[in-house]
Order: sequence, then C-alpha cells, then structure tokens
Amino acid sequence: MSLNDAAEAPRQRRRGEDLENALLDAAWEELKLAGFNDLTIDAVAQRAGTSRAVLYRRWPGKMEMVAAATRHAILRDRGPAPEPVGDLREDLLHLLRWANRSDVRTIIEATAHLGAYLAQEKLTYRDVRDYFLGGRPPQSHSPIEAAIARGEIDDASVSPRVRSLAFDLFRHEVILNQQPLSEEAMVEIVDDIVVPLLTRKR
Amino acid sequence: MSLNDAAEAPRQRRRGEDLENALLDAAWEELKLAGFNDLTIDAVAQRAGTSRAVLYRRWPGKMEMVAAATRHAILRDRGPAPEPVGDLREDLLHLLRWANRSDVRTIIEATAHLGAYLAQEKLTYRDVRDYFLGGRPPQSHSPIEAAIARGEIDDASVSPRVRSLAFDLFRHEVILNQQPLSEEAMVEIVDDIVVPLLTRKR
DNA sequence: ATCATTAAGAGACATTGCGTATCTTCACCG
DNA sequence: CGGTGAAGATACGCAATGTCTCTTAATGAT
Repeated sequence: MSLNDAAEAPRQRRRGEDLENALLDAAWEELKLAGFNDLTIDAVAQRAGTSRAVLYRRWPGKMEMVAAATRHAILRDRGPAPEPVGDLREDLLHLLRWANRSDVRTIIEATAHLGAYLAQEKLTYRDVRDYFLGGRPPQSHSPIEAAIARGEIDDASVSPRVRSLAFDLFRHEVILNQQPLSEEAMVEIVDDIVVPLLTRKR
Repeated sequence: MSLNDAAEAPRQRRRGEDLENALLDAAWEELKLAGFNDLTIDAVAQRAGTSRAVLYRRWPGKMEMVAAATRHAILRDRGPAPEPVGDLREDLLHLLRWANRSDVRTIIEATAHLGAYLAQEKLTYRDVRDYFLGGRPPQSHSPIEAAIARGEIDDASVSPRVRSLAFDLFRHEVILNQQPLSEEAMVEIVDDIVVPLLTRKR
C-alpha cells in the first residue's frame, strides 16, 4: 500500500470557497432530508465532514445558515425563467411550472420559518426575496410586462399587487400544502383568477 | 386570620375542564409572549402553576399543545363574523377587518408551523381550519354569497378558488409579514383584485 | 362516612441539541 | 521557511425535552 492510499487517508483540509460550498451543500441536503425543525447543526457538520465550530464561525445560528444554504441552492440549481412567447396564459403557466420544481417545498418551508426571524430583524419579505435571488431582478412579472408591451392589457390598470398575484397565490398554496402545486391548481390560478382579472373589459 | 386565608394557602387541586382551560390559557399566553419557537413546555407549566407531566399527559408534544391552545383561543375570543349589509366592497372590507385582529399574528404563526406537521400526518390545510373553527362553517364567503343572492354577480363564474381569494391573499400577507395587515393592504386586496374580478364584464 | 381509584403536582433523571472555548495541525502567503 | 490564521477535534456548561416515580388531593362507589 502506498502512502497516499485512499482508505483512511486523513482527508486534506478544505478552505475558502471550497469549504464554504461543501458546508452549504451539506446544509441543503440535510434541510431537504430533515426539514427545518429537525435539522441539527451537528448533522450538517457531520455530513460536511467537519465540526460545528466551523459552521458557527460562519453563521451565528441555524436560521442564518439555512438562509445561506437556500440562497446557495437556488442560485446553483434554478435556471433562467422561461422567456415569454407571446401568449399571456401560456406564459404564466410556463412560469408557474418553472417555479414549481420539486424542491420548492424545501425553499418555501425555509422562507416560512424565516418569517418569524424577519419580524425580529425588522426586515420585509422583499428583502428576503432579494437576498435569495442574489440581486437578480425577479422575472416573475415578465409575461405581464410582455402583454403590456403587446398592447393586450393596460399598464395603468395593473398595480404591483396584481403583478405579483400569480406568484403570491402560488406561494400561499405551497406554504399551506407543503408540497408542489398540482397542474390543476396552477391552471385554476391562471384561468380563474389572473387572466380574467388582467383581461377584463371595463 | 381565618383558615381559608389567601396568602400561601396550598392551591387546591384543579381537575377536568377547569384544569384543561387553565392549561390552554397558559399555553396561549406564552405563545403570544414568546412565539412558537421560543415557547417552552416548562414555561407553560409554570404559568399554569403545575408541572410538565400534567401537560404531557394531555398532548404528546409542543405541536399538539399549540394546536389545542390556538383552537381554544379562537373559539373563546372570536365573535361572529359581521353580517353582510348589502354592499360587496364594504362587506368584504368589514370581513377582512374582523379577521385582522391583533392576535392573528399568533394564530397564523401557529398555522404556519402546523404546516410542517401536517405534511407528516397527511392532513390537509382544510382539516386544520375545520379543527380550528370547531366545525363551524366558515363565514368568510358570505359577502360573495350575499351578492350572488342579490343578483349582482353570477354564481357560475365564481369558482371555489375565487370565493376564498380574499382570505387567501389575506393569509398570505400575514404569513409573510408576520403581522396584521395595514388598512391600505386590505383596501388594495378588495379594490384592485377581488371586486374587479367578481364584477368584471364579460 | 369510608375506601378505592384516578390523576394532580413535585421532583429526579437521562438525553439531546446548542453555543463557546481550547488545542493541535494544516494550508497558505510573504 | 517561518509566521499566521483557520480547520477540525474535543470538551464543557446550559437549556429544554420527555419519562418516571412518589405523595397526596379529589372523586365516585359502596
């Protein structure tokens, strides 16, 4: 056996970005497996092959670690939102389907738990979303913007609250059900609510 | 001084409903003070002037205790919903204001935490709402029902999702902000979304 | 009235997770 | 190379959990 043999070779020490990524990956994995409540810092440390001290050096507590891990996972996994093709209904549905990945459950659960923390820190939900998206402008309105550009709907009649309506209802449903939306639910949101509201005659 | 003097007379032992109410009151108070995460079974026991064992005899854990306490507080405090007076917009606003009591924050927080628990138990949110409301039919749709009865809007065009829309948006906002809605937010929900959707020309 | 039963309330216990502190050893930088 | 800063291991005290045991008060049946 050589000296560099695999078996119980003392794992070489990671640093900087390498380590950080390993920690965040481990945290995200544990979050998916155990959920927020059952997540322990210790389990994350073990999965990452390190000790709790290393985690505490980076984040003051579970909340911050989960926030960082969620942001990390979102920025890593989530591809760009689908571009509008010119049909309001279809574009909205595509966007919801895009958002409705299997790990939304974990993301939304983290977001919900973040809520309690937010109140203390006097942050708004907007701050969190911005944090999670890493400064990228939210593309969730683009089907509506595109429809406005096409002249199909009137800019002035679409308040910020209406613009975010589809995603608000989406988020609400995921929070309550703790799972991705069914195809039917997405179609109902679009066909019963968002599209009728946007295209109503006045 | 008589024998029954107050001072440090050994508190007589409570049983049955008396005790149960005292426990639930204590749990609700602690929940309001500390929030779900910081709530300890011990604090509830102390506030109720008893010991943890008594609580564990009734509920298997924090989650179930909080659920029971929330239900208890809702059934005790919440008066009947305001009756519709015949103006859709005003009736919706009254209903939202009625729901927007200062303790909604606590209620909704409990509900949100319940979410994680629900997933395990394969319960739907509907089950929880029914549990919280103690079997009472939700009156939240009544302004819409009244408007339908008056012939102002068409029954067929109002799907279940549309009927619960105002409350869904209300709930979504409370969960995200972890506090009661502002008057402006309620007006926006009603004026920008719910009423236009319900009264649109087709 | 008295006696058996049930559960209240007090307290002890082991267990688990948290957050901190200490110590050695490695990786990097000049 | 030699200094520095952080990795990773480990130990500690603390807080909360959930279980158990023990006594004693309240209750219901005889």
